[in-house]
Amino acid sequence: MRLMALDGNSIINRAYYGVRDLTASDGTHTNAVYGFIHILQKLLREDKPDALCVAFDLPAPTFRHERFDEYKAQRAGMPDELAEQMPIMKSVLDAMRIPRYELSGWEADDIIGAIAKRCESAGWDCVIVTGDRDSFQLISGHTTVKHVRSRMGKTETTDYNVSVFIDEYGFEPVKIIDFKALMGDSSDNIPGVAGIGEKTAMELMRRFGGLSDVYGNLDSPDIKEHVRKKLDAGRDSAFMSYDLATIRCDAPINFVPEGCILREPDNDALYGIFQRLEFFTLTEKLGLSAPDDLPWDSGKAARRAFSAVAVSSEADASIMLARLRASPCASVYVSQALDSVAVTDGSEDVFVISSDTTPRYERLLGEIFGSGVKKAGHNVKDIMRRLRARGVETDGWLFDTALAAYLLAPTQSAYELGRLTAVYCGYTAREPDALDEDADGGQIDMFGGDAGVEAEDDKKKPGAFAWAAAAVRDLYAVLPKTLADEKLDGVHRDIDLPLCSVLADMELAGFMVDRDALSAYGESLAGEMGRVAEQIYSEAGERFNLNSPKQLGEVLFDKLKLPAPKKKKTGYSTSAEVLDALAGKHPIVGLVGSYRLLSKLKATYTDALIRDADAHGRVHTSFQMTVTATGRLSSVKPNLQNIPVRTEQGSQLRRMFVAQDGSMLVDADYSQIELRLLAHIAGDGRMAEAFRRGGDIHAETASQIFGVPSESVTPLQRRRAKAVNFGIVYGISAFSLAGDIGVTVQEAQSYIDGYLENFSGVRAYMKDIVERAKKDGYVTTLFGRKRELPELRSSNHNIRLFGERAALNTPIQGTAADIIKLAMINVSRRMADAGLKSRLVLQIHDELIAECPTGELDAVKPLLREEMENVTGLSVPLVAETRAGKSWYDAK
DNA sequence: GAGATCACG
DNA sequence: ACGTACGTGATCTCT
Repeated sequence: MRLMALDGNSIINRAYYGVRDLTASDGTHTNAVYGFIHILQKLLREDKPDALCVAFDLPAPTFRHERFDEYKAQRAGMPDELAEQMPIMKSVLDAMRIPRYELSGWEADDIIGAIAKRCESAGWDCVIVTGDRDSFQLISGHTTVKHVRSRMGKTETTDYNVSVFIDEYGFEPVKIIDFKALMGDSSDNIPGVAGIGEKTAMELMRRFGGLSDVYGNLDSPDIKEHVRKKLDAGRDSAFMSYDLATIRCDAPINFVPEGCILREPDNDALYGIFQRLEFFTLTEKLGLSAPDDLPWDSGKAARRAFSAVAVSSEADASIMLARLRASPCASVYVSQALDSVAVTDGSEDVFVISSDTTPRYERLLGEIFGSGVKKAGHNVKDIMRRLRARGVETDGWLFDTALAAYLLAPTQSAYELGRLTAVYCGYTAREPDALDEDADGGQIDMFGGDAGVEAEDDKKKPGAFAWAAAAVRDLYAVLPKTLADEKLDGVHRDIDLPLCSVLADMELAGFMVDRDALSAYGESLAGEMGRVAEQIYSEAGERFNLNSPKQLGEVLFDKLKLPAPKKKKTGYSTSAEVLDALAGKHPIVGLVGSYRLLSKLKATYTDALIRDADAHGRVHTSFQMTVTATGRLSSVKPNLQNIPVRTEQGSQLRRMFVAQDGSMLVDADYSQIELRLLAHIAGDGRMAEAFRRGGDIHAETASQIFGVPSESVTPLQRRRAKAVNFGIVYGISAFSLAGDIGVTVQEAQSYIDGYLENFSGVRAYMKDIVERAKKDGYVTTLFGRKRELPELRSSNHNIRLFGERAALNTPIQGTAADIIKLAMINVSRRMADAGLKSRLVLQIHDELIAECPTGELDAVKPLLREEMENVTGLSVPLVAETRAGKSWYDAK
């Protein structure tokens, strides 16, 4: 039998520093708790212990002000954001029915020492899990240590038993006490011997074996004079350190290993805590369900009741329509398969119409959605796409609860109805995810895969969707005000909501591809891949899976003995960066690079696009409106925003994105929109002037940085200046810039300094925006879109720096996103007003592509350019360039 | 399901 | 001393 004993303080510390900042909507920090549970799950999954418990430090209370001192001592040196998570963590463990051990005046180490000893005498094995190295002294035949490190969300562990330990340290585990007595440990306040560090201590241990042996042989000629002096002076400190470093194993705990045998968690308690912490994914992963005695909510919720009313006659339908028309805002839910709609006028009645049981269902859809009924929905763009696909036009949309929730907190991972009611209305729907929309409005879990019987039941029950409409209704009662309070109502009303219709049209239109050309290209890629692979195998002298970085690494670095770059984690890195560095060392390197390029093109593009094209050869992407932190769109299934362009072989693909017969593609893209926005937002006169002159901005930048006239800027200087320009927008560091353009860090720093000296407005902006973000806790775009930046308050240096870069970049990237969204709305409206058949088919952040009947080209090209350039007035001109062609390649 | 890799702005 | 540019999505391998 095997028991796992966790050092709670150590693990939660690792979790806190290893997981990016997470907060629940009420501001409670949750990253440490999340990370701890993550580590715990990983341990249980991979190590499968029979029993588990956690030990925590608990300092001795003093006589007066007992509670206060205890609190203070517990969080000594602990950031507030971590301290506030300690009691939550403990309640989570209690709800998981995992025993906790803590004892006044004892450290977790000592408690674990006692646990390990008692396991040994009970004949159990004990695995100590900790992020510190103190516990190594407890390693024995029955006790091992699992050392945990957690970095940016991923957890790595190393197991130490006696032989692994001796391999690494060269002495017995228990001797680590002697080792620490010599070298000390600042994190544990063990002084050691002044002037003796790790190297010397290790040397002494290997030579003499232990602390008393060192001091018994101070005269030995093996000890150099200066070391002897330090040892002599530090004698008392050494022996005191020995005591400090020794883990006591006699803590009077009430422990038997059998008491820690794993049990099922307390579903109701854990569910409640996870809801409060907004750990929705974890709730699902652990299979937790809403408590039985609380059918719909936690009871204290501001939730309103609802009752499902089946619409099964013409009379029912008339009553419903009259009620909906009279309502200032109805709330709707449309099932994925479009065979059922739930709608409420805002009262407790939720009308449910179904293609099976409601007479004249099709016509009723038109009445509800296309006859001026004012309404709110969740993911309006998807609803529009579904309905339009069936010929039902919609109008009267006042509000999108998903978009609103996104605008309020754009870094959330999902905006499902069940989560939103939990966050904004304080109640939990029974099936938070059962009705969540897929990005493309495709099938959802309920109807596919493993949802099984329940899904079938729900599908039969007409009222099964009613709660979703009620959830939209309850959210609509709260979110508009919240949105207005945050001054986000304008972005919702003027940008994101009107964009829904434009995007729905674009998704439905799709982008035509030439399937025959794609197939032919795919085959030529396959042929070339085969030839390159054969050459690689012959160079390597063996056949292996070229797609496996692991196997490739072994061939390159073990077999062919190419110099392995220092990068090492789970093996060798074989990234393009590494291959570039090895170019010329062996013919295989270049071949591997080519193979990578070819296989990426084939797998990700040719094969996938052929698969995704519909019967007319059109590919329908889905634009996601609630994914990015900055307000950009994203494109999925397939992603049409990352079609290759940078390499010649890749850009061949763009020849296969075409216009249908009789039409042309018009590609319109903003020139340098982010740099122009930087000039405007930062109010940098010199940069704005450069843009007004209409010169080559990278060349002008180079001229400033390198102090040469702009006509004599070399191509290399221009390239470097361009990298600096990008870097500035991203929140530059000399290190990264150096890596990017291949110069020394010093050199890169001098470019940055030169840049900031010349563009002092930018320098001031970089400083101001970070200060303002720190004060306000958020940044905004010119149009009011907002991003909270809790990272700026992190006690972790790296997380804070990340927050600063995001503070700098988000207003720029986000404003650019706002601008092109507005342009899309205006373009679409003008095309419709002019009665044109032309239509937008794709957006790629700063680029729009329209498909135009040939006869409309002369109208559409200027239309696009004008609408894009005149979205808004700035201190610099916005410039868009258009070009027409039969294929995307020709139009760009 | 996570990690490595690589495609885009 | 430490880690290293902003924002995304798809495919493949391997656990």
